[in-house]
Amino acid sequence: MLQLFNTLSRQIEEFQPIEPGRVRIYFCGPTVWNFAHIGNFRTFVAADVLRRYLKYKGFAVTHVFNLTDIDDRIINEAAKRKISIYEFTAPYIEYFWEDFDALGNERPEITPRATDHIPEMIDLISKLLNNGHAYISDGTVYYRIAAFPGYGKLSKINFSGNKVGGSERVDTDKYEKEDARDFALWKAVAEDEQPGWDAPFGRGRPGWHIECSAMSMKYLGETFDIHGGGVDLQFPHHENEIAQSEGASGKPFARYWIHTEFLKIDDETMSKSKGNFFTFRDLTAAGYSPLAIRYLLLSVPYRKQLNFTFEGLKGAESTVERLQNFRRMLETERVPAGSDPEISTVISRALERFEAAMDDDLNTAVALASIHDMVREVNSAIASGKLRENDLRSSIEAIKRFDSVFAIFGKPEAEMLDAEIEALIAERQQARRQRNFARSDEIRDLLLQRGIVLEDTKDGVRWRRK
RNA sequence: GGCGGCGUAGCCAAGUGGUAAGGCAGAGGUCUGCAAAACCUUUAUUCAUCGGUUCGAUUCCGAUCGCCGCCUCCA
Repeated sequence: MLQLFNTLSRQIEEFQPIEPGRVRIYFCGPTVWNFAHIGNFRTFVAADVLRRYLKYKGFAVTHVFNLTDIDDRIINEAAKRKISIYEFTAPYIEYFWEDFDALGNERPEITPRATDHIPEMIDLISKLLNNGHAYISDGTVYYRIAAFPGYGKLSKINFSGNKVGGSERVDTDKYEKEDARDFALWKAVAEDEQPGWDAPFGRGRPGWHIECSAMSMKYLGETFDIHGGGVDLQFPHHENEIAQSEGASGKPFARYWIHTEFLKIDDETMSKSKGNFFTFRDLTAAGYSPLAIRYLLLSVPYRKQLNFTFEGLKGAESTVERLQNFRRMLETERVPAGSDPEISTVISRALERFEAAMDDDLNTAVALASIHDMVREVNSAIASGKLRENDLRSSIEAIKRFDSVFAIFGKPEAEMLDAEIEALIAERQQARRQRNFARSDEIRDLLLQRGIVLEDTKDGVRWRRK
């Protein structure tokens, strides 16, 4: 049984979707203005593993992943260039999806953009105005936190008494808010300013939080199963989403919250000023493989901070290579018919441990350990000649199951060797038979330069792309 | 100042009131013409420090030190 940490009750609970057989998920996606840093991708990869594991468990999944394309910087940049928000953000969205795909993530079912949901946001704000959860001040619509007693239940932030903020709070008077905690649902925009949308309560543009409430409600209903994002979104964004959605519907919003911790780099905060700020593309440009990056991001459970080091990334590179070697070896190895009872046990135990770990609030670290244990034991069985055909087949099956969740074993080598490479390998075999090792090593080096790694085995030559 | 999280071998880390998973790196070995891949052996008497509770603590409690996040705008 899948158990998830319930942020609201602060305990691990058995997970059951509202609608039997289907899980409805909402994850906050990126602001499509600049390249997301590698810490953000940890959240997206964690979301991917969650949805994959739910499918592994037999659930259907409806996963909404929004693209935020309304913020001050985007609006200002687009206006400066005299182009629409759509035009301005299009290339960033394209780059984002390239990275998203390269990391082995499945595309979520629904990937809405804020700019396509202005009417839904206006409806929601109207509802909040009508039922007293919002008010208009100087053309701007604010959420009335005083009318929502549950405010703070997610982040456990206690506003009573304490002065909010480490430094002096910005001049709250100028906003003419009833309460310093109140936040904007709709920001007034003057006629001559760009861009704005007309609404019954005046021309303006939406505040940040309202898009997620409107879009989740549209696609997933007033109450849905799991809502996620980076921890940095817990307050105020997710807290405000709850206030907006529950204020409007009177029903519980999301039942489970998944907040992924971010990365530390060499035990430090990732920041541009420290020079340790990395995007996915920074890492691939430095030669690291997307698969290794994915592995590294998954190697620590989502609720723990992950200390990112280049030594760790290199280690992930080796690990992923080992897993790929294993899968390729299973596909090419020839073993006698039959099965070995010990190996059958090893495989079924690995699958059990894998599921038990994932069921425990998605403990990916332990789940990976179960895979490593199986890989080692099966390798060992091959080395000692104990592996049989049925074991081989069930090993491949097990790997498929693991990889349907993790996607770290890589894609099978689809391409065939071209004739020239075939000829070189044949020539090398000939040279080896004649004990002309100078020539055979020469050919091996030549192929290595072309990205082909040769491995001599007792059954002949095995090759792989580097 | 308030709230929350963390501190386990060279690195990334899991974990539990009963004596330390897994991966990477290192060392030695097997196999190989040599490699590669793989396998075997080995690498923390110890889990930041100091106290306390307990028959027993890395695991619970307290204190101390260190690190990270949120508490303001924007998203």
